[in-house]
Amino acid sequence: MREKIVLIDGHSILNRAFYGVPDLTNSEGLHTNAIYGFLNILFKILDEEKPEYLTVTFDVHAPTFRHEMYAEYKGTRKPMAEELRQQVPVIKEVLRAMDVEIIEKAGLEADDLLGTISRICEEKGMDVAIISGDRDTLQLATEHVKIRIPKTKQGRTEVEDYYASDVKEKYGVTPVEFIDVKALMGDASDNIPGVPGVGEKTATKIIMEYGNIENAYAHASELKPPRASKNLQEYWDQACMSKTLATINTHADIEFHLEAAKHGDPYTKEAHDYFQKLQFKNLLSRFDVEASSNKIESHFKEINEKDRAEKVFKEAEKASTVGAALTEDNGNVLPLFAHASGYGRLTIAYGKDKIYSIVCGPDMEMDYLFERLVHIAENVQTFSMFDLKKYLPVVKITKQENCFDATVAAYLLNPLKNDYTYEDVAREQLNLMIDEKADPMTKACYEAYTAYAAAGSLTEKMQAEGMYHLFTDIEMPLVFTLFDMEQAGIQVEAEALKFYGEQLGARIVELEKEIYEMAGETFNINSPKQLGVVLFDHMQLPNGKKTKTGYSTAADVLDKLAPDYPVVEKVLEYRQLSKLKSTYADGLAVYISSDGRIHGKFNQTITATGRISSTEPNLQNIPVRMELGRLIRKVFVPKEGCVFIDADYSQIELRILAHCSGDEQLIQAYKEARDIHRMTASQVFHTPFDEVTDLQRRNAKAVNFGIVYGISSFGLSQDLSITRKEAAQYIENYFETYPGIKRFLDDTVAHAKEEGYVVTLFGRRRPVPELKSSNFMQRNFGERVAMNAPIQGSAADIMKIAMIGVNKELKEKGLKSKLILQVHDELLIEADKEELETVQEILKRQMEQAADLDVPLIVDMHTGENWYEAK
DNA sequence: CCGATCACG
DNA sequence: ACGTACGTGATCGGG
Repeated sequence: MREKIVLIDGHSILNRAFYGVPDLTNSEGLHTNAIYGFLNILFKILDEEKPEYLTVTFDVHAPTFRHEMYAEYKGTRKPMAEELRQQVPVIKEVLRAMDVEIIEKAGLEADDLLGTISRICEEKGMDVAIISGDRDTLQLATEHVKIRIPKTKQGRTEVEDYYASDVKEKYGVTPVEFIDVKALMGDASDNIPGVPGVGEKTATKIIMEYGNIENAYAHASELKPPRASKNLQEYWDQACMSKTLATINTHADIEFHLEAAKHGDPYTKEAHDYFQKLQFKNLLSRFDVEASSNKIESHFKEINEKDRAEKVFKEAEKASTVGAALTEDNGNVLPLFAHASGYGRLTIAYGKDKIYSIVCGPDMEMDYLFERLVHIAENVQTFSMFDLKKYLPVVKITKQENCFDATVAAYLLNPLKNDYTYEDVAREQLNLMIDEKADPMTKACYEAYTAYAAAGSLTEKMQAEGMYHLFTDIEMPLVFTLFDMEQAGIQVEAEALKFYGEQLGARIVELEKEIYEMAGETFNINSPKQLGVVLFDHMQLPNGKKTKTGYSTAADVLDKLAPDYPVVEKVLEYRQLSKLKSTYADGLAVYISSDGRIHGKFNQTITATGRISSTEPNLQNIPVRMELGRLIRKVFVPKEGCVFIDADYSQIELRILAHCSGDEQLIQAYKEARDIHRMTASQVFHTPFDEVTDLQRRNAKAVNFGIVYGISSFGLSQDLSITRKEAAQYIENYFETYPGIKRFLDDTVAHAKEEGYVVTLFGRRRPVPELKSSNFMQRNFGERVAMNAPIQGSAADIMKIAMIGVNKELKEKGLKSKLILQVHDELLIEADKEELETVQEILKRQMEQAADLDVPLIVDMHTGENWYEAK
């Protein structure tokens, strides 16, 4: 059997991966997409070829290199994108860690390295596979040298293979002739001029007939298109030079030692560490899982007998830290005695060799196991679980101080992730790989063990980053507050909701008819695509913006057309009504439980800024701005004997901005309870306070909002329908009025650029990796995020403190009233009528005293028989 | 499963 | 010249 070597064109593949794989960054903000794509291709090739030898070549004439596939320019070279450049040294380090030989030699093209090594190996009687994204390498194909060109097609990599015969088949010429074709046609991206007037078609035809340019030149007078004939003679020197440029040197002066390229086991400890750091979860699974985790797995024990379980419980109660996992048992063990909740197995860990998975059974029902778990939780120092709130309905812990939610901790350390699985935490904190295909018991043991073992390092990291108080004093108590709110739910009048939906439905049918009539055809009005075609093609309305997929039919576009085209007005009304019906009337109805209430979820680990999010259903976006939508709030009612109290912070974000920036003007204004928007208008538009018009005040309000969002003249101009220039002038005037704010925002961005993150008043961090981007737009986005996150995040912190305080005081005083909703700056309480005044006082005090700022925090409160009235 | 749209703060 | 406001979630249509 012939031995085989795989030769990889490093820069070419890295480049291809960079453009083929969507942008990825690890939590340190390092771009990793090219490295990831490169390694995927590498592993795919290794799996297929199983070669004895492997070498990766890099050419070293940074900052540019010759074969840049995606350079869409002529002559000049675009410098390598920063996001790609930073990945080059990393991939080299990763390859070295994998014991892969790298060959690079200053002044030599990667092609010349590949060509030379390929020739040497073929002469030794080996098979060669060259992996490159560059078709120039096709000239190297022979009977034993295969050129492999990876293509990314919809996320999947497919590889095109070329032996000499395949080149001939596809291009009509042999690999050697391929050089001459290129000499004639030229290549802009390689600075090969070629012969003017000769393109791919002509060049191929000439070479197919004459074999090379020399022979073609000898028969120049016979060449078919007269233009080619004339130009080949006229530009003969240029053709010869092109051929030299196009020819890969297979006798370059390099040292190549086959033994050094010997391909061994790439799954080294060092490589594992790199993959970990780069957060390549999928690729990590290629490493030998057994080796790293066998030790721990050997301590996993399943328990089915009550006396053994009892021993474990007794021992666990005395431990300082206990991790636990509650799981449904999807194995074939025994789901027979599973609880109504679905749980059938309790797994606890309190040491490296103390990991027990207890299965419920006839003499150990889940309810009993839950009780024992509560007892443990309340007797140890630290009781750790992932997503604790989820289990509180069955694990009825009252002593909150011991609890540690590892999901929440992981979220605080990096709030940008989509999820916080125990697998991720195990990998990041404990260097542990978990086999995806493991059985339910093994997984449960890992989950419990990770909860146990990661609590320490998560705590250390939170302390190191100044977030431990945020965790213990705000986030952990909040877990229980949110749980109480979910349990409480909110009562909804199903009948009224249904009626509301029917009213909407009737009007929608009418509108549908009218629109079809005006359009002269029927179509799906809910399809932006179809709507765009009908309005802008068939009806010839003047079209403005476009989206990637067609015409934009967004509300701001249609708004401009509505005055002139009645059909557009109908469409807008239709849109509004169908949104109300589908999302709110019909959408909410399915969430009403048998107790007549909706128990939505409040999520604590979703947002990048620290806000809470609401799902299933989203109760934080119930209509309020438009009257018709606002009416929905009438179906949200307090239970018998109760009223709603709705309390919202007045301009909390602007107040935080005043506090953080220390701007004297703004602070003074808030202390004197002035009308901030009016005052801003007066200053920005140079108008006496009492003469500010409504329009001026509205505009100033928009500027204030813009400041909080991380202002840009474009954004403001869009919002106010004014020119960018005018918007820029507003902003300039604003910053002149409030110099402290300008300074604060600049400092915040500078800090973010320096440190890579911004911080809220209570220590919450948000990383801003976009600031390192070479992309203008991304960087701008990063700057706005840096300005907004501390403000939005601090407001979230303060509201969380208030919620915990309100909930706690209501419970401690034995009141029946309950906190039931949070809408970012607003709390809704279902208050017992007897307790109304007490609760109002508690609510106002807890909210206004939640933080001690340089400006007062003011709360507006309303009561009502439903949410519509209370708001 | 993604993009467009639109509801909220 | 670039192409944008910050943060969410649900629904729909269309691949």
